[in-house]
This record gives sequence, structure tokens and C-alpha cells, in this order.
Amino acid sequence: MIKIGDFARLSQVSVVTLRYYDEMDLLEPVKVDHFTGYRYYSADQLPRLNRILALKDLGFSLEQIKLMLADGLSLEQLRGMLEMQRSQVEQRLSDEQERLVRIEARLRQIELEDQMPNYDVVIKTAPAMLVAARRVRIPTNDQVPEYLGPAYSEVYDYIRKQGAKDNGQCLTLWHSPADVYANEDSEAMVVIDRPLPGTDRIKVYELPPTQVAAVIHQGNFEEFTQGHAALLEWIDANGYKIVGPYREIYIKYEKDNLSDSTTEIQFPVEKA
Amino acid sequence: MIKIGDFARLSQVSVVTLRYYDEMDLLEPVKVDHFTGYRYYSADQLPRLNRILALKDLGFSLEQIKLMLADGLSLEQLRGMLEMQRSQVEQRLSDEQERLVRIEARLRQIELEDQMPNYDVVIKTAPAMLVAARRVRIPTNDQVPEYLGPAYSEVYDYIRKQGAKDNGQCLTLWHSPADVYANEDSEAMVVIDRPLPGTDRIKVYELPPTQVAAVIHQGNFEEFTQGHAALLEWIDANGYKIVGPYREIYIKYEKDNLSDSTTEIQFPVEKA
DNA sequence: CTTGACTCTCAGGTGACCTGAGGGTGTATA
DNA sequence: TATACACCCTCAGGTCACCTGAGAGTCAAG
Repeated sequence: MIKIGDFARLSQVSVVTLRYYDEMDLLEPVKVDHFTGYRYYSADQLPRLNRILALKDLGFSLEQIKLMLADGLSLEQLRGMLEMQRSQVEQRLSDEQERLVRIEARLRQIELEDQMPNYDVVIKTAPAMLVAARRVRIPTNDQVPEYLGPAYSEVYDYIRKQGAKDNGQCLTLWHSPADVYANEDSEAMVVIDRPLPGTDRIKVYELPPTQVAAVIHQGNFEEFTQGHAALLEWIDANGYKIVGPYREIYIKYEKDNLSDSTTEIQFPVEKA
Repeated sequence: MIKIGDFARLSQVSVVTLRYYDEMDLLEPVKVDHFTGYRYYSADQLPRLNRILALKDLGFSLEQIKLMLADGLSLEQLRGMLEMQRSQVEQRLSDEQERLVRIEARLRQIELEDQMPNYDVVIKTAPAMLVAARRVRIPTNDQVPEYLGPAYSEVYDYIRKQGAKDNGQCLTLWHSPADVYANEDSEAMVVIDRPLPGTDRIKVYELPPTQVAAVIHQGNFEEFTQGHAALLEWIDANGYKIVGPYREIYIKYEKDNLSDSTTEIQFPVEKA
């Protein structure tokens, strides 16, 4: 008959934790005094407690440990749980490894530029969307407005003519690589909420959900190259690779005040 | 002016999370309608949100991120935080790696023995303790009781004669390696609560706090070898090394019923 | 004017504990 | 025998980064 404090000293587990394990039905004292509520343990309970600690050390939750300590658990089930745990730990391991890579990339960037980077890259999954699109080839970089403008007008007109509605989102897909600025192959798209028939000039299809690396660019379209550079560098430094045409999503756009625009640049990526 | 739901869709952050960031003063809407409580965001806030997400991805807490986003933080401080984070991530990384090793050791053991291992090894720090000790050499393994018994009597007598008190804990230090069972060099110790003078035969000193790998052995002393074997195997499989004489701590001990004893076996270890 | 999508606040939950308040218990010493 | 002191109890509330759900108010379209 060992009082909780002595049992705590023996096992190096805090009194609070022992009470918590009691409450969880994970390790119940051999006796609880009915009048005082005092908990009394036995030396025979140390192996069970040690098993709990060992399993906790392997990363199992108390709930899982309770299962594993219950008798009637087959060896197969036990092995299954261990294997699941192994794969989870492997996952966490690689997560931490990637995190470390990202931290080191940021440190290097600080060394080089003497400031926090201007762009923060985030990985996300762009949702599936139904779009109406007009694809055009643009001879030189400064002709972009002159080609994209009419392309968008054409798409919007078509949508209106079909009696459908856009939901306000529009984006451009650039089929040429990010570092090519001549004869670019681009696609002006407007998101719509229900299917329409397509034509030769206007295609209607669904963009599937896509994992992308993204940055927010604020200001003129001419400075997009900076965002592209930041993204390309990040993608390279963090072990991703580009797997499709990149997207420009126009979040804030006023013709009269182009330098106050906000645009998201998204590169579809996968882990290399 | 973007409503919270649209801002959530743009940023792929849940509405709940945005409200939480507002409450944390991490990202406050540009405007909150005083009557309805509706939050309104601006596209200009996306870069800040992206920075929050990027830093969260590096493993920082929201509290740390708040600091890092506050202006007036020098580049030096920033670099310091990143370096701290790097070392913490490295720590977690090696923790997970060790965890993986332990899981795989357990899986192997299950394959071999077709059951959960009998002993669960835990790493802990044995606290510092003040002891009175009598060191004796024991010719053969079956003479252990015949030598240790008188040694303990001598220590207890000495403590009593000095008018001091033992606190009930006693242990044996084995200076010979665990796999040697002849001519063993052992030390019978009793924990005391205040300093005593020593003699030729009885030494009084403080055992420093020591990191140990430990198992609980239940039953006869003759079966200790199994516990030793389990410990040695674990220590080897998990990349530790033994750095001192091992200890036997008598937790439950009745002369009349030796097979109902409980003993802790502790090997002082360090990471190899 | 209704419908339906959206928004608000507030309370409570998650896991594995820890802290502290307020009060009872057990034993050794003056 | 009184008292000091270490120990034990329960219960409430906190941690972190959110999520769930209830109940009620708001907005835009039809």
C-alpha cells in the first residue's frame, strides 16, 4: 500500500499525472479509501505504469494506450497499431525535415538581402473551378493588355449572351514558362457557376483542384517578374517542381489605378 | 471591402481561424461594422496573412508571429528567432528519429517473440541521494544473499548507532558488468536524509542525479538475468551506452515471500 | 416579403497535463 | 495534548490553435 506521493517518487511520474491516469481509467489505484478519497497503489502496478510510459514514448495517445493494455487485443492488432504509428512518425519526420529546409532557406535569404523576403510563399490547394476561357498568343510583353483585354471582353460577352453569370473571379493561365516573355501563350478565364456549351474560340471546362505554390503581388503588372523570381527560387530551394501552366488571379483590379492592384500568382507544384 | 467568407475563400483560411486571428490581434479587419459586428477585410491584407501562414509553417507560435510582424523588430532579433526555431526543429527531428528507432525495435521484438516484450524500458533521471554504503566482493552468484545480508545489517546498525534514520530505501550498486556473475564487486547502500561521518568500512556520500534506463523486475532474484538481458538489448538497439555501475533498487521485499518481490534495475546511460 | 446564404457572439470541446484555491488527513514533535 | 507540517482530496480554470454548434441577426436576389 503506497500513497500517491511515494508512488510518484518511485515512478518519477507527477502526482497530478497519476490522478489523471486514474480519471482516464488507465491506471487505477488498487484501493481508494472510501472516506478520505486517498489513493493507494501497489508495487505490482509499476510494470503497467512503465508500459504506459514506454508506449507514450513511442508517440501513442493515452486513448490508444488504453486499448493496447486491454487484454483481448490480438498480436495482429497490436502490430497493426505499431505499424500505423511508424508511418505517422515517418510522416512527422519528413514534415520536420521540410520545415528545417524552409527555415534554412529563409535564413540564407536574410543573409543575402538583409531583410525579410518581400514575398511569402504558401502552399495550398486551388479548388476545382468551372471556367470559360479564350486562349491567345501574345507577341511581346508590352502587348499584354492589348491582347488580354479583348480576350476577356469576348469571354464576358459570351457568358452574358448565354444568359449565365460570372461570379466575379477571373484569372489568366500562362502556358509558356515563367521566364519567357515573348510570343507567350496565354488563356483568359472567367469562373462561372454552371456549365455552358463551348465554341471554337471559347472553351468551357473544369480546372481540377491543384496544389499550388502562391504569392500575393501588390502593384503594377510590370513588376510581376519579381514575384515570379521569388516563387521560382522558393520552389527550387524547397524541393518542389512545377507541373503545369502558372496562373494569375486578379483579386483587386481597377483600370484607373493599376499600381494599387492585388494579384495572386500560383504555380502548380508537386514535391520533387 | 471583402466579407469574411470571401476573404476566407481567397486565402484558403477558415472563417473561424480568421475570427481567431482577429481576437488574437494578429490580423484585424480593416473595418468592423459597429452595428452588425460584420468584419470587412481588404485585399491589401493578404500579404500579411500569407506571411502569418508562412511563419506558422516554419513552426512558430502565433504569439511569436505577432512579435515578428510588429515593426521595430531588428534584423538581428529576427535572425535570432529563426535560429532558435531551427535548433528546436532539429531537436524535434532527432526526437522523432529516436522514436522511429524504438518503434522498429518493438516491431522486431514482436516478430521474434510473438508477444509484447515482458519488460518495458523507460529512461528517467534517478534523483540525487545521500547514502551510507558497504562495498563487498562476492565470489559466486549463489553466495549473494550470504554476503549482501550482513553488509546491509552492518549499514543499518551503523546508521542506528549514529542516531540517524534511514528513509526505507535501499539499493545495491554492481560495479562489475551485468554479464559477469563471478567475483562480483557490489555495494550495499541505504538512503539517509542527513550527512553522517564515514568509516573505513562504511562510506557516506551523495550519488549525483543520473540518467538511467530502467525496468521493473517482479519475482525471484535469480531471474534478474532476464531483466538485464532485456535492458542490454534495448540500450544497444536504441543507441545508448552504459556509463556506470548498474543499480538494483528494492521496492518491495519480504524475506518470507521472495517470489513476490519488486525490484527496479537501473543502468546509467548516455546517448552513444 | 420570403428565402437562403451569410454573419455575429458565446459556450464548450480537443489532449495531456499544470496551477492554485480551499479544505481535510496523518504523524512526529514540543 | 496541542500543534506544526507534510501530505492528500476535489474542483475550477488555464494551456494552444483552433473546431462545433446553438441561437439570433443581416444581406442580396427573386
